[in-house]
Amino acid sequence: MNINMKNIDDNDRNILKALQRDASPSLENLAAQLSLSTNACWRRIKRMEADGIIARRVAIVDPEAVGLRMTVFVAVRTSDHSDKWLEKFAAAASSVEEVVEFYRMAGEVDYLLKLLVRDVADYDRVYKKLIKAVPLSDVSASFAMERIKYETAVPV
Amino acid sequence: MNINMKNIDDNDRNILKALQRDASPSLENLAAQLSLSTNACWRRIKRMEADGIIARRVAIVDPEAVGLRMTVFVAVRTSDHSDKWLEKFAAAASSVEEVVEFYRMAGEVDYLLKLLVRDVADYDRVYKKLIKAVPLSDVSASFAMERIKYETAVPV
DNA sequence: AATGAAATTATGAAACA
DNA sequence: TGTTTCATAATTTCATT
Repeated sequence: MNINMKNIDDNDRNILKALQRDASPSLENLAAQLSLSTNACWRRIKRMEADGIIARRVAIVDPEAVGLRMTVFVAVRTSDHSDKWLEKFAAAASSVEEVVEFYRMAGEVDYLLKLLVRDVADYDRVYKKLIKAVPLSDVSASFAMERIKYETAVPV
Repeated sequence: MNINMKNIDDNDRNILKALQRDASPSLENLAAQLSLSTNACWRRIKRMEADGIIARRVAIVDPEAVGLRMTVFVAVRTSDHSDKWLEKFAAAASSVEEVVEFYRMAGEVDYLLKLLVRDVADYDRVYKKLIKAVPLSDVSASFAMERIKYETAVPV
């Protein structure tokens, strides 16, 4: 079992489900919905925040509404598997705000990046920014035509 | 230019940057930070909510903290490119809460799914649930070993 | 010790200048 | 557009079990 894993009960789970869907309703409303007292609910939320289960509260911006019409998945293969190289690559890629997700993978592909860009020209700009920071040889991009589902809620 | 795209100015952009990072501070705090009056700030936020730029406010749960240690990318190739098949597949995959993202792709792969699961056994369970709903022949899974960056904020 | 009711403080929403 | 007012919600305290 994961060292970071925290125990939560059904009430916690229900709170998380609700807050992951919509964090805007008042405590009173939320508590009433879940048949909890306002305070019980409040204390559970505070505990889960302290435990790092609830990492943060954010506003979700619709990418289309601000002209970000393209999601690109960039698969990177490298011959250099040293910690030093990864450190440099991780720092460079993470600092690029268009790189919204970044994973170290098992199997054929070594790293997978998810980019959010305006169009193909914008992708090219970000790509150049990336390879300028860290030389990359084996890079392949896959373009998403349509975002059918995007969910920040994790299954609890 | 995208039909859905809305015009925003620098103040809007600053508000979005801040709220995407952390939506918990009070209006007063946020406004002070950006050298705006509380009300100007409030009105801008309300407008952006009405325009669909700010889609919603949510709590972000740390997947590790609830035992979801594995991100899996599932690439699907299909021979059936009819609307009817896509409709069925989209409905089935979207209804699975472990499928957190789902894209229609250009190129070799037809669809890309991002799954959040506990472990390999859990992946197998979700995979079976998926192919039970819609028969899939050409499926390949890539496992993420480490999540280096995960950002809900889009570049504005 | 844990829980819920109630008082207090802070914040959001609206009217108005 | 900024200032003031009012309503609502978050937080703390306290009594009860």
